[in-house]
Amino acid sequence: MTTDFYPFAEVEPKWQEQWEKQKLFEVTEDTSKPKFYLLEMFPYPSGRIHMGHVRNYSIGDVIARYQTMRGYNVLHPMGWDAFGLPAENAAIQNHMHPVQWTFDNINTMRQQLRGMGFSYDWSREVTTCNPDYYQWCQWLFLRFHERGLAYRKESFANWCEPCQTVLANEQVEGGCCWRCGSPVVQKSLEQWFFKITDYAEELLQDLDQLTGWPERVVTMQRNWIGKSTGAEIDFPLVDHEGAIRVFTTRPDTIYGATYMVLAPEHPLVHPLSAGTVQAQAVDDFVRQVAQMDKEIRTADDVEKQGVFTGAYCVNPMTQERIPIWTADYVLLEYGTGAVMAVPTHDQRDFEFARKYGLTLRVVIQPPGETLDEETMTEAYVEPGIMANSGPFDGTASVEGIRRITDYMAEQGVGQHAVNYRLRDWCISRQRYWGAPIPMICCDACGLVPVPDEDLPVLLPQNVDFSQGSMAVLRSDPDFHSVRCPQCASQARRETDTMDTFVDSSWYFARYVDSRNEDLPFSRATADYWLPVDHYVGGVEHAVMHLLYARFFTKVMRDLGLTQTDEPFTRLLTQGMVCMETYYCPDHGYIYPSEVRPGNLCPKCDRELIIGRVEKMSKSKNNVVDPNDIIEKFGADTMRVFSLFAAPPERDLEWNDQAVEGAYRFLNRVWRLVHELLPYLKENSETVSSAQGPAAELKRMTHETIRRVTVDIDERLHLNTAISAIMELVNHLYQIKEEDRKSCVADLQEAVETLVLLLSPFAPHIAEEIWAILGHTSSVRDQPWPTWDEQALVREQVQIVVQINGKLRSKVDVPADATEETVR
RNA sequence: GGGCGAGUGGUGGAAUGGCAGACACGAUGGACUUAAAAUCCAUCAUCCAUCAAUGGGUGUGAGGGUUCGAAUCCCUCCUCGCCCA
Repeated sequence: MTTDFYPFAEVEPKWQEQWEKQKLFEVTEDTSKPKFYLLEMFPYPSGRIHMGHVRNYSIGDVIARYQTMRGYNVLHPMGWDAFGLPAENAAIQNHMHPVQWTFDNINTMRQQLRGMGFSYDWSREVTTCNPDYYQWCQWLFLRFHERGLAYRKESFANWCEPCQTVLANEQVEGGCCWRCGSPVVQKSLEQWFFKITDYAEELLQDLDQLTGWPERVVTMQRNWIGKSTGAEIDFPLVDHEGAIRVFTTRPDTIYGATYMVLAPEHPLVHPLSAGTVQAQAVDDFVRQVAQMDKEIRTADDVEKQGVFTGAYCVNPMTQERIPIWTADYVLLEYGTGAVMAVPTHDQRDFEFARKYGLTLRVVIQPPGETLDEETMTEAYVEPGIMANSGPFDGTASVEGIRRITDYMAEQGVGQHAVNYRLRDWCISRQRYWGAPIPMICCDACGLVPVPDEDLPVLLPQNVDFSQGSMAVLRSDPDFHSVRCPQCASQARRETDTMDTFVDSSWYFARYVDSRNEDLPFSRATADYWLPVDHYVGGVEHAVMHLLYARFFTKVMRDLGLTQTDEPFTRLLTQGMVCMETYYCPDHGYIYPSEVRPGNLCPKCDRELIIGRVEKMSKSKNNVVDPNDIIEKFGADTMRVFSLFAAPPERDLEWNDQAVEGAYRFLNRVWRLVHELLPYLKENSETVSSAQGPAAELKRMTHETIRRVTVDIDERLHLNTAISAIMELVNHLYQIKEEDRKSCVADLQEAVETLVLLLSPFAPHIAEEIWAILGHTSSVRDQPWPTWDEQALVREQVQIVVQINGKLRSKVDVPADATEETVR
């Protein structure tokens, strides 16, 4: 075997086979050891592993291997988020069954992950499209249904036309589909929902427990849940039965509520306008708004539009008759879908009122100022003193919120209320490749749950995609035609499938007992392993997956399945893998390595537009396939580069040359060990020397242990952990050949420490060197080295003396000198 | 519009109140080689002085403040990114 280059092509597969043969990464509940559950977000089997996966899983593997060496019983599983649209689209395009497409991809990607040397317990592998997994999604659905947490209702839903399905609110980004980017429209449909709003308060409160989460993710969830306190107030209708209920955070401004606005989707819009001269105008307006993007409708800088419905209601405090309008800037999802408009103290109401000539009345005066409806140019939204408000005149508006609500409660027209922005989670998908919702619709009995003993409701395998995938389940009589479980009459099976985010909301719990055939998982295994101690994944899941998983955890706790309140104790959100982009107006995005000198297009010689450094993506043509790197430099190089180039939370900029640098570093380690081997082999009873190069080496070794340990354990700065190891290697190279003999004991310690510290980052080369050093057990079974504080102490410490910001002198003092002596 | 984060050499980044630029990439020069690759050595923030060793000034987006001392803490502003409206 060559000693010049690390022969990764032989070494890496050899150790991967060894580890697998010894079942090194398989774990069981072992109460003699503290447990550590490390999890990375499982991948969607899209075809091949990409750089984002490599980075995500390299970070996780360092932590898993480190914690193992620290003596923890580490659970580190892997699986597949295998239901989803791309499988169906591939099926339609390539006439390939989604099952085959998905499992082909899983097999490819599993091989790729093995080739990276990740320490997964594959015996616990979870594949969400397997009936042995999705039957438990169905089982959980039934438990949700029993508790009233799963219900069906007709409502306006976010509809994505290209994807031919509805989307949950969390899955709409900037008015567009999170997956395909097309604009989302509103469509009224019968849908299944999970009642996540029942847990809104707890989901909000428990954010305070998540001290191991990045602050910004917590903030995003807090914003998403969007709690606001205020009042619910009823405005009685004129010439109609009933009242319009509004939610407002500013009941103190109610005397200024001069008109009412309903969302165009509000159920009262049509009944109120019917028969009035406004009926036609309202119909046209509602139809027009249905095509509009919600983001645009509510944006600050867009002119608001609306029409009068022709109806009136009564302001319960002023007893005034006020007109009811419908306008695009009010959304059905927020509050009650109706707004009491106070144009003087709400900017959007102000603009709307000015545009349509509606009444304004100032009811809050700023301290020391008097506003006039005629001359004011914008709404006054700050607190102030109440005016034109009957008995409340002169009250501070902040105080008025409470007093006026108390008063309305006495009068029975309003009450204190809390509103959440969070809406119930729409989980129906009109697609084939997902877990069927286990419900049956019977004309006699209504909606009937599938009995537990009939689970799983299997997805039919022999299906025809020629009509597109929408129709697959609905047009399959074998699937949808069933007997009612209650009355045995002919009934229809639900043909919607579940949102794939349902599958990923509890997979971390299935790993603890993934072969259980009687339950999703046993209570005992869950109590041992849960919660996940450290979760690693992309920040793009900050409100979708991470919120749903928290919700499921709380419901599973209430079902008695677990005892944990929160699923993930510590969360690391890693940055994206990015690369430069080049764009030619005629030929689109050009792959960076094809760009000709002078930034010219390889096809037409035009000068290219140099884009930003952006996330690797096929559409930007700036993707590097990890396999190419592994073939050329090996998995260890791939791992070290992806960890060294940037700290985990930050975006990583791809750089081919820096990859070679990582490869060079591993070869330097390899050569170093071979060069020092003769000295290490002759090591017998030499004792550590107290001075000179040996002492310096010992100090350096222990300093490195300290730095690497702190960097992994506390700061998660894996890049600086690697640079500390590099410094130790550089130091070892600098020890003169004639000094080596006198350092033998410390050399031995330094080299072995080096290998142990390197092993979580580059496990294959570490394992090989460990064997070369004469050890027979895996480097991963060694205890993580600990540092000796004594060894860190320098004999001399340099004190810098600064006077008036200038460096005046440097003094060397003994390290044990007291502060007094130094002075 | 609001909230959060970021801004440091040619590049990725380090330093979170104590000698700014660790570590790496890249570049330049040198050693080795018939040659190249690989490897090794040296130099590289910037300006000024010096034959030179070296010495001195400036420098962390801009401006101000706190401090013996600020990339780091505070205030104002600019740019970029993300989230929410």
